[in-house]
Amino acid sequence: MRIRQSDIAKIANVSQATVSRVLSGDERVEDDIRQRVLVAIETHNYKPDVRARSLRTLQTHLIGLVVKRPHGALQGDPFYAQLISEILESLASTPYHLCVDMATTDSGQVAVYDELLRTRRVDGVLLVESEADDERIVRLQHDDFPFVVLGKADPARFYSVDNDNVFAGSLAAEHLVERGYANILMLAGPEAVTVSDDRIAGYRSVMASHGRRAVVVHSEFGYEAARDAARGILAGPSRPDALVVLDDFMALGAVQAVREHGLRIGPDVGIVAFNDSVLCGTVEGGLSSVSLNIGALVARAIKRLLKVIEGKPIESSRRVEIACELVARGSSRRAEETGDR
Amino acid sequence: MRIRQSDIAKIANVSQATVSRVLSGDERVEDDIRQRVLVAIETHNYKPDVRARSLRTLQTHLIGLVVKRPHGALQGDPFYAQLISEILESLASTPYHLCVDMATTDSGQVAVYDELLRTRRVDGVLLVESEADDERIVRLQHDDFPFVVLGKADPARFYSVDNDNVFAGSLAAEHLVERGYANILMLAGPEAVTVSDDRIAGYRSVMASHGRRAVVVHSEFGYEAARDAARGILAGPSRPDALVVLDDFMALGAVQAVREHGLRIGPDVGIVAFNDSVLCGTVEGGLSSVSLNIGALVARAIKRLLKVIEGKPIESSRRVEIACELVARGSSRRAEETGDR
DNA sequence: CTGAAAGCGCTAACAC
DNA sequence: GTGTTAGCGCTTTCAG
Repeated sequence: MRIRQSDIAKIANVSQATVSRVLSGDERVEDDIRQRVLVAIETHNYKPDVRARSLRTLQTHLIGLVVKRPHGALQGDPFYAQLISEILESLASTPYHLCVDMATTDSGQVAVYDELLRTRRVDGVLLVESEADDERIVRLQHDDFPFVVLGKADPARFYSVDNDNVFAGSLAAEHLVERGYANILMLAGPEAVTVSDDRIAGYRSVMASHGRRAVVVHSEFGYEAARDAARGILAGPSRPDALVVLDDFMALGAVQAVREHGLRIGPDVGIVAFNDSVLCGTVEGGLSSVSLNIGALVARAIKRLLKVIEGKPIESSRRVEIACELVARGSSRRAEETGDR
Repeated sequence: MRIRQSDIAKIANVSQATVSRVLSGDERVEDDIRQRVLVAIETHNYKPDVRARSLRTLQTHLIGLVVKRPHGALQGDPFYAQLISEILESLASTPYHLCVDMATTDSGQVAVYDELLRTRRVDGVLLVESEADDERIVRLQHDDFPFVVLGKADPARFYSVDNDNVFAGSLAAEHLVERGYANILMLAGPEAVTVSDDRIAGYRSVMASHGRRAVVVHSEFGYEAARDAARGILAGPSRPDALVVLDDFMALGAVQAVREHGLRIGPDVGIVAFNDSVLCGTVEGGLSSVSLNIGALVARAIKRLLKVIEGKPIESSRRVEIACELVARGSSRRAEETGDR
């Protein structure tokens, strides 16, 4: 379009091939010629056309991320913002760029994948929130397209980076038990969502090991749904004195409901959530949360994906687990004393 | 790579050109031949290679967004999440995709633009938070690359979509005056940030017209910086009874500081912020906020950008203004009565 | 060490 | 209407 490699070649009085060699850092180019070419490139601010290049090299240096949430749900949930932020950060030191697409429906999602992958628009994709039997995975696998799952996936067949969410759930529950809460309820996500189910399992096992009764309430994702669910829980007959909430954003809803009931967060109702996002700091006294180390998670996933794309050997097993840890704040403090901050 | 147009042509027993015609919806192809081709495409799940296509058509169907914020600042700020979400939504009905890149430094940003544009990776870009003398604009202008500014820009020279932030500032201030607050302070962003300065101007003009004293405190962006600044303000000699805060996220910090001082949001200290993000619902009683109609803003900007890219004529003037409106909630209610919710 | 030439997969101008 | 052909701008053999 603008200035091409052949123009540079003409200017530097060399062949186009030589310009290409200089660009690719080929050793066997005489120094003075290299200099001539470099100068021409510099003065004309020439950059190779990635389209033409990728047609040859079969690489677009673009990786895809498809956001599933329906219609605008990306907005409030800090998870995706953090995810994208971390991906960009990981990608910054590489020649890769991020292509984000949204699919509101399940079928739309498959369509987006087709458009993204079969058209060779991207070199690989990062799958998020994938369910085990996900149709997308079948497709990707069938085309043997490079992908890495961020979340749970068959450890024998797919590359994935994940947390141990059962353990995460148990961390949260155990913490509340230790802090002396007696009646611990779990406010979970919709049924049959893997992350939610795993954390429920962790919660249940802790309850069982302490001879406590486990109570799980399901709610849709999001602030308002969680707030409404929490209202119902607090208005119910056997009001719990502590909640394990599926994520920080939902926990804000629970916090709101607790306050509406004239109860104090911490002393009256303990709360532990997950993700350890910036929202945790916005709750008075702080919201205790299980950190999933999303930064490390994403960094690892990107690293793997690039390896898969570039056909490099992958060390270790297909599934990689990132450790999670509890970050205790005021929301799980029963005593009135001012604590650490 | 996988299956090509020529393969389909062979299978359907036609020339490659015919396949291309069918794909592009060319009318003058016999129905039976079209059917044969369509079947072949369908059964082999053929999709044209966008790289080769874009090499010919000079279109990548990719639009770029470069996020400026330094290192991980994307995370907590709902603005970018909302922005990206809205962009994806606007793009969903078009053949365009979004390519997001991050630049932590100013020089890095220019480099990212070079990589994005001169390499023809994207068809156009959306500029956010641009300062008037931005080096990026000069570059883009010089290469006459398609771009639309989301924010303030020289209305005579560049396409832009913006709010009237002076007006937005005055809306917030006027509202607090009407609600009966006496001592209204503005907690603004860093100095020399256009959005902040404009809102300050609006605030000042309202204060002046009511014969009030205007007091502006600058703070860095983000929850914690705002909280700390608010702490200082509240601990100071002449404690204000109302705050205009630059954005919702910063307002959360102010809310926290107010509560730490044992004061009530609304009755004791009124707060109005900007953006009307989901965070507003997470404050007890609700956070009053000036909505910038980011959805409309982005939709309009994308529409323009696509027009510029496709060389279509732009109706109206280069600068388009999106109306903003105040959304009143509990944080600016002095009376104790339960209000609308 | 450098140049000439082939071709990545597609579109579009030009023939028939 | 359909086929043939010439590139889009680049990388990469293959000669020399």
